[in-house]
Amino acid sequence: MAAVTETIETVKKIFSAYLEQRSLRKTAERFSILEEIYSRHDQFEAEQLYIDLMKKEVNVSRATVYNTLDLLTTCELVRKHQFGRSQAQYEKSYGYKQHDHVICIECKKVVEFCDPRLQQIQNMAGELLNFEISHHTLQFYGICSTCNAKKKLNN
Amino acid sequence: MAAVTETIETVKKIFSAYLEQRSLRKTAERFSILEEIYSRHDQFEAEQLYIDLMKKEVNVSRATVYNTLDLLTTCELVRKHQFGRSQAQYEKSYGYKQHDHVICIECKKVVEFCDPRLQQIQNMAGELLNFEISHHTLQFYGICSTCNAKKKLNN
DNA sequence: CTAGGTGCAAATGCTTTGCATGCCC
DNA sequence: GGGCATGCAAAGCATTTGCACCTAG
Repeated sequence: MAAVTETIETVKKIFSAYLEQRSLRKTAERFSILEEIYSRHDQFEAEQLYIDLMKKEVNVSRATVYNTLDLLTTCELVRKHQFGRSQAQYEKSYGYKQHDHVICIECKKVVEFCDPRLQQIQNMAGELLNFEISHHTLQFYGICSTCNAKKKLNN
Repeated sequence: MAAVTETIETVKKIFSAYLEQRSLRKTAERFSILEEIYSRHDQFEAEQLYIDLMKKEVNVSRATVYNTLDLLTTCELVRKHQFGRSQAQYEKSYGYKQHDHVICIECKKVVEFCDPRLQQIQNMAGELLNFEISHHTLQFYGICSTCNAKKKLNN
């Protein structure tokens, strides 16, 4: 618990410094949203975040949620993913190691994994193509064991 | 030129077999769309495809374009990418080696590259997490040399 | 013949925007 | 106190859907 509180304090400071540096305002809304995100443990959608803030009687508008998510993405406290066609998925990123996703095309379940070799590929691609690469997203798509078992039953 | 014609004939056969197998109809519209896609050399958006078909006086509706793109994606003659937030990007995939993308976050330019090590990572992730992985998408984001040069000039 | 496909336009749903009000610096 | 931020509702925009008509099998 102490560790979580500590993390929240740290990210608030980071966000605060970022806002200052860009001469943006430190509004209560922005910090409420940041707090809500870092008290979560899952990936989430903008709309769900908005609903949960409403439930907690934190009054912010959808517009502010989207605006703040953008800011947080820019200062790398939040990562944004566009997996399927519909809503974007967000997740906190501070103190959370870089990882990638394996997604089940049947049940849409998302599992995280990590492979250090990707870093090498990233460095090489950057050098080769003369890009200053800052980040990547990698998704593997397939069928999870549960759905695979169900499929075999149906045949 | 002969090679291109040949490719078009081949993919038509593949699509035809796919439709047959799933008891779907072989309509003129579906083949017109397939033909247009394989006569292109670039990545494209659904809307652009629709506009270009209109220009060539191939009368199909947007609905049919989207429907057919879905079919072609399912039978793996087309790959669909969701890079940014907005429109999905499509590209033909037959006879076109698996590759990934490096995207400039400034000018949005997309460059292709390929690294065989990714296949190994894919295999490993699948084994580790008990997924039957069918495909992946990997994007690197960064700043291209052109934009980087511009940036330095402005400072 | 008939179920699936098409075209059209309207609907959907996520996200953004315009504008009046509020409040941080 | 000046201007950026917010809230609200309306607009945008890519994509999907409903429905009447059409056509491949």
